[in-house]
Amino acid sequence: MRINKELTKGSTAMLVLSVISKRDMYGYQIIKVIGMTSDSVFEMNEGTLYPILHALEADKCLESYWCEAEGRRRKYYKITDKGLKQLAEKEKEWKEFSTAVGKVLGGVELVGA
Amino acid sequence: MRINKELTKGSTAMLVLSVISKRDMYGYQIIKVIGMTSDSVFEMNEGTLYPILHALEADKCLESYWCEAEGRRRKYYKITDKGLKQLAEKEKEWKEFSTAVGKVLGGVELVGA
DNA sequence: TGTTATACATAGATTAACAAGGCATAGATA
DNA sequence: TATCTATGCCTTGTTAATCTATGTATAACA
Repeated sequence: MRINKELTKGSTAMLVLSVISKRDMYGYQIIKVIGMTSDSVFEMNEGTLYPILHALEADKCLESYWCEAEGRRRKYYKITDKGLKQLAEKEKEWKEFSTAVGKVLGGVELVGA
Repeated sequence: MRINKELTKGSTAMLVLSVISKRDMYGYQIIKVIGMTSDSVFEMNEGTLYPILHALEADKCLESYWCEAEGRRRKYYKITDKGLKQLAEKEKEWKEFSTAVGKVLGGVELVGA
């Protein structure tokens, strides 16, 4: 990560759920997409992502299926209804958290969709 | 904490530096002030705060002095120049981080001072 | 042929925060 | 008087998210 990695704790699973909710994705791709959409602020390690994917699947928030393309085996993940609920909850928590940080720092506020 | 405590990792020291930068404070008071200004989103444990204060002091970001008032011994902390720099850096990091989360989630933006 | 990018995975180390405990005093309540 | 709550400091051991390091394998490229 380009920034203090400790800040990211607790938010990574939300980011993963969020990008998968937009379309099915495989692990390696998730790292690239999150890296690009965050302007390289998030540069996830594989050792961080794969355990998260496995845990989310074990928790029935994700389902997986294998695809073969361009001579490569890829394990795609698809979000479940439970995963969507989890995502909504985590996003709500994130807003509450970031708003509270803003209040303590003084004056910073979170707006928008 | 009222929210997922993992989210708070990495931001606690910034919050502590921030409130002390406004005026000198003692530990117990810091917990109360952060709790109130965050609308009870942050309910810090003493076991969390005191080690942070000791570490920030060892790192020359804070200085301490004892006061006696209302029959109580209180250890006040005062921010140093190095602490102010640290705070500014952490606030910058926080903005970068929360903005990046917003980008990945899609559409959420951080504004304000 | 060696290197880089892609693509999966796991084991062990690190570390921030927490839970739980200790010590002590003031004030309120029973 | 005794007990409880709030105040005020502190430390030890645990938990868990993430990282580092490593392993495997294939494709593309120099």
